[in-house]
Amino acid sequence: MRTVSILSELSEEFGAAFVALGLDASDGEVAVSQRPELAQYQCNGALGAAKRAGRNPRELAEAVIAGLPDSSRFSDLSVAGPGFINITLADEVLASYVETIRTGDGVGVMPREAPARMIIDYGGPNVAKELHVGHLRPAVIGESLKRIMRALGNEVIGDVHLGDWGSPQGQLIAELEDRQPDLPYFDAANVGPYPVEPPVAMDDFNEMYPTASNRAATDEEFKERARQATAELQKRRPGYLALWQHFRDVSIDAIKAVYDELGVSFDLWHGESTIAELLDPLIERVLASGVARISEGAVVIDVALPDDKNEIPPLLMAKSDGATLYTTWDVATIQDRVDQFDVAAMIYIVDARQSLHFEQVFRAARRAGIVGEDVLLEHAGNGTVNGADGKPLKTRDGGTPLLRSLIDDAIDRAAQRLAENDLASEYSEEERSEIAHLVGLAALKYGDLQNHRASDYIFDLDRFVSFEGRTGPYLLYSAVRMKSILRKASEQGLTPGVLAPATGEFDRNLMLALLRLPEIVSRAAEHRAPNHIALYAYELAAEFSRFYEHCRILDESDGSTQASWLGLVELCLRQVTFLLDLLVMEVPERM
RNA sequence: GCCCCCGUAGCUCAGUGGACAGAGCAGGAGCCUUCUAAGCUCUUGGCCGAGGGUUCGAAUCCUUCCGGGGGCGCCA
Repeated sequence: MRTVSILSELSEEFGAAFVALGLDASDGEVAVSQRPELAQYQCNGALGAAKRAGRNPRELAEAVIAGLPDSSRFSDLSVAGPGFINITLADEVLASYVETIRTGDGVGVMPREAPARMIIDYGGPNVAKELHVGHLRPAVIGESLKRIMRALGNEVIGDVHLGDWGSPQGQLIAELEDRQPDLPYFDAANVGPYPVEPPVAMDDFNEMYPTASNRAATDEEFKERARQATAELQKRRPGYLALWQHFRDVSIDAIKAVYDELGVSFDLWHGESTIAELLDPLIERVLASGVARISEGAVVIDVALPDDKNEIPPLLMAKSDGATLYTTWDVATIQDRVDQFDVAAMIYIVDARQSLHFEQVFRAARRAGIVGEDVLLEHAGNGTVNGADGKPLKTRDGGTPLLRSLIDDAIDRAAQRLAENDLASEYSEEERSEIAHLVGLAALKYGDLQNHRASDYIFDLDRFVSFEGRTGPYLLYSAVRMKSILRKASEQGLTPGVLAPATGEFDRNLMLALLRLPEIVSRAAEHRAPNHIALYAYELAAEFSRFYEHCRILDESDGSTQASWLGLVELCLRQVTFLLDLLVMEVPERM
């Protein structure tokens, strides 16, 4: 279909009028009016252009209006204040724009940039560790961003990027050797084959992991053995490698189950180990080329630049004992992605506190010639999930809440609310449970995504699961009402039809709201900020609710008005469903 | 010490250099013989941390200060 963006069409037209006056096309940019009571759209370019051209802004604005090809399409076109151009479309024109979208098969999204292939890195879980609250934001923001980028025509590869090659692995190996020394993996003389069945389950890790990391912190002898085990694993000692493979498989099953429930998926289950064989050659190369140097026995790359206003410390490529670190892996991963996927961009949805690390890694990768300036490297950092005290969320006993339990709590709370309010009580047990599931997850995800990516936010499940106000449940409820009315209409033999000019403020406002979608999606992509979608989805749903309350669709006696309104509902449902999908939320059939 | 992020309504948070700064919640007043009230309507509430500067125009850009959070080579 021909995708429609009213703003880009108006901007083009106004731009041409500015150009005809010897000014810049960019002066013609039209935006949604900030004063809806005055106009639907506005163009402010005359102010800046007048200043540059040494002309009177109001006169210039008048000249721009006079230069437009067809003013009959506007019900109002006037200069206001110091030189704002206020624009209001004729109702026939407005309706025909919306009708174009309705009769098309899309939602009016217009890609503005050339589509590109990119990798989004938004997982970061560690092997042998359950997902916890810290994984929530990268998961939902990353998944949402992936969907947004894809909606704009980009080819996006999502990578979970497991933490699977560091010292915790060695600690676990050492811990298990203490517990079960007779396992074949620990016999250096035994080079396989090894048992197919894993010697541990996820539940074992939950106890073993903290124990091992505690011992490594307090017991020097254990720490040294763990360090050696890590080094030997990284040198691919067969028994350790086989054992590590079990750790990885068991963990991935458990991790995937949680991501699945959240609706988060990855194209690649790569990890630090994926690039293990690239490390030695990489280190040799940077040393040979002089990019790296030896400092206190370690291999470092200087990444400070002469015009830095702050001091960026050198990046550590290898420890003095020869072992590699996460900085090394991240540099090597960039090389791997360049080699394997030929991407134009790598976007990292990772805790904002890692910003210095990524700055160092990106600079090192560029300095080492691993990646050219034509490839975008971006750390789109996420904020943290905090408790009511403004500090990172903790369980009552001070531990780190598991993602699994946050999800379960949200679903339980949703089910509880349904019961309290006697909602969905006439539905089957199974359907009620399904509704609670969707509502709980929507509450959790909307609670997160309505906040800007980089902001920390206070986790308040009661507020998120509330059935009132700007919440996930409200959005689902609005969409369900749209479905319900279309179902009822269909039962009565009524079908959506051609959009007629608005009959009043409510259907007009809904049409205007529907037309805002393309720029919202573009902006969300540009800023890597799904909250723009989240807020717009709410505004659209709220606009629908007002329309729904004030325009009695099924009672409408005028057949063409009724068909037009049904068409509006149909398109609105299509758009809201699309937006909710971008927010990783799913709408039930009824609630 | 150096650097990064943040100070916006009672609370939680939005806010692409443009007109009188917004939303949700909470507070106040209304609307269900129902296209699902998980809704709608009206309303109270702000020197956008403070001071300078740039600009025709600043919550937004620059700068200083105050307050909060975070980071800073052999963990990830």
